[in-house]
Amino acid sequence: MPGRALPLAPATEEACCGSLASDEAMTTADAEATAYLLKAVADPARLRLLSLIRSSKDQEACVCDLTPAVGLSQPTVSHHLKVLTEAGLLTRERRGTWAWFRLVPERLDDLAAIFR
Amino acid sequence: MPGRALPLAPATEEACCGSLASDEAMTTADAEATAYLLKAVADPARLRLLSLIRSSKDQEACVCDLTPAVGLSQPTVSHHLKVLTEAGLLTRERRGTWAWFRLVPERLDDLAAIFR
DNA sequence: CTCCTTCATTGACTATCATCGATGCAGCTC
DNA sequence: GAGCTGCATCGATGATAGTCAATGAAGGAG
Repeated sequence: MPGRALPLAPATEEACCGSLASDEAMTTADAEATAYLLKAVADPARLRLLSLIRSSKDQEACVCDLTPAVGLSQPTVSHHLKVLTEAGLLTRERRGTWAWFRLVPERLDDLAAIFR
Repeated sequence: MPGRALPLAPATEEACCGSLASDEAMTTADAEATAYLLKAVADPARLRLLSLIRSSKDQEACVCDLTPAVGLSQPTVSHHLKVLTEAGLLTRERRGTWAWFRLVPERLDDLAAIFR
């Protein structure tokens, strides 16, 4: 409808602005929650960690496996795993000396569902 | 397999490390490209912009519509729209005085496909 | 041409984040 | 107990990113 009426148009037809069905859109809270989840995976190192765990035997891996595979220092890998775990994408289990990480498929489904 | 054998175990059974099928995992280049796309949408303001455009009439909107809807300054909105456009998620078309933005459905499909 | 409107760009500031070295803690072996 | 290994936490640093005010560029009206 724009391209013809002017910003001065008083009544009948609108120019451009105002044609937004903002009620159907995302709320601010929804956007922040979704962005929090997306930020967790919007990093090359964390994507590789998820991929490595997914392609591992029994779908699980420990830090001693992952650290050399991603080529980062052990504290950095531990940090990334913490971010992923806090986002609900991984579970952490101490088994003896090692910490094992597994994927949470339901949370990955949440990610896939964001963009339908 | 861990929890029983030791790091010293020489032959038959492995302790922990080394059970990674790293060949099936994501490459570094893939991870960076995917992270670039995800970073574009890992922001509350940009998620709201996408949502607003999607729920708009004819699936398109101009900055003058979006700016008051997201509650940010006009330069900030323009910046976010540029990021989304450079990521291939939006197209920009100048029509007279206004700039109209539309979604790129194929690119949204790419996002959904990341997590299967 | 002049004024106004819409949008993009610039520059600056702040906050957040990825990374690493050093350190601390827990579990295992001897 | 002492010593070692795997992992988490801390502190610091350099880079990146979100935000805005100010400015500039492009199009339309009169």
